Amino acid sequence: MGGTTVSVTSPLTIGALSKHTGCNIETIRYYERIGILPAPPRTEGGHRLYGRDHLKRLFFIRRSRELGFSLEEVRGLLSLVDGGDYTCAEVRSLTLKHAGEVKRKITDLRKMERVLKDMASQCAGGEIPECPVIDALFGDTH
Amino acid sequence: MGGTTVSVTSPLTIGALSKHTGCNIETIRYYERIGILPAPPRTEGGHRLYGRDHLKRLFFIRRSRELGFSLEEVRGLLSLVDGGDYTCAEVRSLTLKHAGEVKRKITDLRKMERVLKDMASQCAGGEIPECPVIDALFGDTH
DNA sequence: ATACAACCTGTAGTAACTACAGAATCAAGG
DNA sequence: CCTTGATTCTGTAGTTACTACAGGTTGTAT
Repeated sequence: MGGTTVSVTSPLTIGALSKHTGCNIETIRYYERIGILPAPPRTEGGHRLYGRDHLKRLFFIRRSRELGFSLEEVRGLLSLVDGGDYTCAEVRSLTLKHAGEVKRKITDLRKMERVLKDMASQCAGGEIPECPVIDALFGDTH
Repeated sequence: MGGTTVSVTSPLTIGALSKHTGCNIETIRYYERIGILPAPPRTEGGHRLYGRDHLKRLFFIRRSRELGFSLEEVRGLLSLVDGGDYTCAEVRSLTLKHAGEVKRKITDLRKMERVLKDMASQCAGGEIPECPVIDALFGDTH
């Protein structure tokens, strides 16, 4: 599950890229179509050939999506990295805004992790836990 | 931005629920339609009236969605809580599976947080950072 | 009584995939 | 070389999770 091969020797076919990233083939082509993953070079016959940069970028996109960022947010993060035409102040404010959001997500995930673990350990004793879980998690007192 | 009112005195109209949770009205009705949020009682005229339990549940659903869980996953988590017809072993394995995923997400978010903060602080000095960010974040060495 | 906001039930549109269909290409074995 | 089966190609249509009307009804504040 993930990161099996130690080092990837370019170039990768779309199928290989799919296996390495866990992102399915049609999604990869979709990302190209909407311009979030650059179009790679092709073989004579028209098959796509990806390099290490594509691999990294796709990893980043997938992870970000799994963490609840929208494609537009991912696009924003990537354009920071790509050195879009931002002023320093803009970069700073954008990164801080995202960092704040990330921090909030971490906090929420920690709460969720704790409750899940408690549930599992209560359950380990053979009892089905009677859990006021949602209260503990995200009651309006939060 | 969240948690403004100290304590909510039931019942809430759909508009009030929307404001409290940040979830928009059509989404709330959508959740009812797909059966993830129970149908509330109504006024004579047919307007929905929500209680504290709905508020908590909706909070939970929204947070989970923002953290990248699918509605089906949320449904699964909720049915654990609702005391669906699970055996103890099933509850344990499901919660542990989710806990593992949560842990992974936290790890990834921490990486992202660190890089974003580094970027912002580099930038504070007046320089636009030259960042090999993706490498640091999710290079295939991960 | 009369506005006028908030709510109702539809239906249709958007974002982010996902799954074909039917044709072309590539890689391995004979 | 030639075949054969897996992989990829383009294009279109379906799915999930919302989001945005349209046109009508209800709630409430003067």
